Amino acid sequence: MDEIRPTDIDQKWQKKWRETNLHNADFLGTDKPKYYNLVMFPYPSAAKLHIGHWYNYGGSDLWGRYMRMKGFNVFEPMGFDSFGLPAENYAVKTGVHPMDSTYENIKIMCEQLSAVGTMYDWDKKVVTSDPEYYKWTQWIFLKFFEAGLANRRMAPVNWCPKCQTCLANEQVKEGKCDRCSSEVVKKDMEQWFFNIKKYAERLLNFEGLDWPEKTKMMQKDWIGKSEGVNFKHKIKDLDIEFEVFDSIPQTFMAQTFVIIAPDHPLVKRLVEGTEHEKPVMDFVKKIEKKRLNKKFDIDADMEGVFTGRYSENYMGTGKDLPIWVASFALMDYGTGIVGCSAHDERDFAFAKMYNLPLHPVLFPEDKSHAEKVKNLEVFYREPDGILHEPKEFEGMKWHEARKPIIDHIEKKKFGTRTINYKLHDWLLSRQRYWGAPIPVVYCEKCKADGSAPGGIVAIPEKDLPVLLPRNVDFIPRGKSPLHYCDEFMKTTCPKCGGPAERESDTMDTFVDSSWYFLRYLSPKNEENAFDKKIIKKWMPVDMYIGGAEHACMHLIYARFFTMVLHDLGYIDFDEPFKRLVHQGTITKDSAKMSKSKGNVVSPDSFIEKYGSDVFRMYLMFIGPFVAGGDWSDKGITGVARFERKFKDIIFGDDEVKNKEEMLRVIHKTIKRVTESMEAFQFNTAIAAMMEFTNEIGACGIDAESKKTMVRLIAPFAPHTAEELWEKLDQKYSVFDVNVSGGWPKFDEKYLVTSVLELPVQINGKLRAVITVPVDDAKEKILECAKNESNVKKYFEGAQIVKEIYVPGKLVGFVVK
RNA sequence: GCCGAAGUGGCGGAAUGGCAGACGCGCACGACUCAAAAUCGUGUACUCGUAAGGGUGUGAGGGUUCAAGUCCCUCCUUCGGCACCA
Repeated sequence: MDEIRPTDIDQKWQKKWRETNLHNADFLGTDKPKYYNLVMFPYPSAAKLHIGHWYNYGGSDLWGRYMRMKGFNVFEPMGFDSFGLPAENYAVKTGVHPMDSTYENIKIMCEQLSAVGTMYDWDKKVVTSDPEYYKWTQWIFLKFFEAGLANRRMAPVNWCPKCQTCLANEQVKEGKCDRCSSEVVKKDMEQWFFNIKKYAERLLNFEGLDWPEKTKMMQKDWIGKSEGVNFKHKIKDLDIEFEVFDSIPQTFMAQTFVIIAPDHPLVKRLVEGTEHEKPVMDFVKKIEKKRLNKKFDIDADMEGVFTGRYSENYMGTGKDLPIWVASFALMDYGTGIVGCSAHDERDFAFAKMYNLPLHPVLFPEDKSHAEKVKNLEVFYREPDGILHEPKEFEGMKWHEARKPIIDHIEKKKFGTRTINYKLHDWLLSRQRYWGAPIPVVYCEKCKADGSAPGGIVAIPEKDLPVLLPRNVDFIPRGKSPLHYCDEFMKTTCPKCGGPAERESDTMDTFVDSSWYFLRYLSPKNEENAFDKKIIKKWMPVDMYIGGAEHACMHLIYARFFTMVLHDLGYIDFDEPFKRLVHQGTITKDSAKMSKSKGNVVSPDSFIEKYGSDVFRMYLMFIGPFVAGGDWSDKGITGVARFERKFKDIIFGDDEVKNKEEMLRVIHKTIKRVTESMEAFQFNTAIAAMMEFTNEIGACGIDAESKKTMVRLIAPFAPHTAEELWEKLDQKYSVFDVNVSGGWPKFDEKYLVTSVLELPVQINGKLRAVITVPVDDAKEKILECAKNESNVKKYFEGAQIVKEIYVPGKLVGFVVK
């Protein structure tokens, strides 16, 4: 007999699905409720799909198929996040143009993806590097620009002086250039930002989102909201005022010195022309270099230098506070200047280090402990500490004093209530070729006559897209390849018609991926970025599956874009992803798979041997989808056996030996699989079907139940299910709910048995199991339990204190 | 350092406060076979016992409860995130 290869079955059905357009979503023409089942799209790599891809896409597809079987109109798209640095690096190395390598990779990847057997609607594919796509990325940029949410300002970049080029953070290795190993420096350049900080508060609201708590927590931490006070200071002998942020303003009277970030623009003005200029500016340079190394150790790297300046008459106390430059002060948090006190651990350590004054105002109740705090022997800050200053709040506890003290500070006009966020504005400029060009030009004439601030003139919508030129040189010779491409750079100003120069920066690829879920819904629309009518019906995304590594960047940016598009009136919802699930990781021998470790498991041989279904199912069986699990070459045989047994049952005779028992097994299985699915526990759903194969032999199965079981296994093993469905002489397709009836329903009435097995516990310990008729009364059951010989003996010489009966669950006695 | 999650057989893992170890791998024995593989059957936490039955057991230690893997407190370990955020 000729062996039928599993991959033949896979291909047969993949082909049929494609030919019959089974998975093409009908956006507007059906009454079925919609379900937008989204999985994070990949970067098109030349490498083969690995186990992680199969796990991610297989799990997402399993869910989509389940929802489809439940009667939803499921839309499951796939596309490519195809701009990015790797293709450009590859071009530098090999000379192969990103436009060629990227699309070649996409082609290969599409073929591989179809082997997974997912129900992607390939008609709706989006590729972010297609001009038809990035035209609208540019359009969105313009809308942000018009709304004042995109602007240009100076910001430091990593600069390699030898290569004369900007480096991405990943290209800086321990402060050195990845390519030539020369020291990287920070250099200020004009760059584009999205003002995401304006949305910080809204991004903290997760109301109505079914997201993992952990992800929400991570986003909260990332946004880093902190409430406090901005205190006013004035520099002695200079006509300069500044503010310092303090999130614990209760102890403001303890402030004895001020530190300023090395990269703060004020530093230079403080020391200009004084004896401190040289030591301070040398220090600033030293810290800048150190920070490039990124590994800042608070203990090892805490240092500072005195500026020679003072903050005058602090809060009217008559005291002047010395101003220092300190390595640990950050320019991009708060005001970049800090008021330091004895009640901040780092300030305390810094003061000790440089013998700066400290003045504690918060003390513990314990006398001897308080004495130590007073003598500066120990650092102290506890919520129940007692304040000694200011005198209006003497004796109050630290945590109780917060609000009244802030009121006091505002009344006295010492400072104002302020909120700070760790979240930075989104720097979207990339000095790179392989990205969407930022659609603006710089016009000297418009700058000079004041008609365009900064000379920035936006490209009109009708002239989009600003096409990425093909004819560029990838040999590194300084700036990004676009700089040297005259046909791109030299243009005319859309405003005045005079000569203008294009922006040569491209956009961060996170911009591309911040709205792709909208484009999937009308990928070929030439008039608009998205079709309002379809968007209204289909958004938000019902289920979004993807890696936890995107918890902060991508998932915050996509929410931000959605909020802005909502505020600009383009869409009527402001959260893109209603439900979010992160898949776990598949490990090998409990270690992450990586090329360097050499422990990568290649799917190929397993798919060849067992087919897509068994491979997919085994991955889902390893553990809960959100947890991942450990791959075992042998473990897959268990699922292969199950698949074979399942097929044998369906191919076998329709012979029922015990109908009641058969119905009980079938309905129990439907119930358990359904409940597992609803709990997103694919592993236990498969286990329930395995139990079915173990149990059904004893009672036999009829034709109707076979159909039920094929529908049940369909989301897990789609090719096998189609094959079996056909073998049962059913019409194509098992996934067409109108044909197959969709997801089976269970009926509790078949689950009821006539007798019940009840455990009997004495003092919480299991002593016997009794079998009783299911509708027996409590008294009768307790009586029956008491008469059990192994129970009886525990009553001898003892007294029954309590009798417990949990209906249907257990009988218990407490004896003394 | 801070925040979060998780610790269950030889292994992956199951268990709305109610029979711990479902399901699978592996292993042992048996059937089939000249033999092996495949397949099928039986068993499989540790421990005492021929057995019936008993004792111990979900990272460690306490607690709540008739009953705790599950709830509460302390600690340990592992993993993930943030890491000078004033």
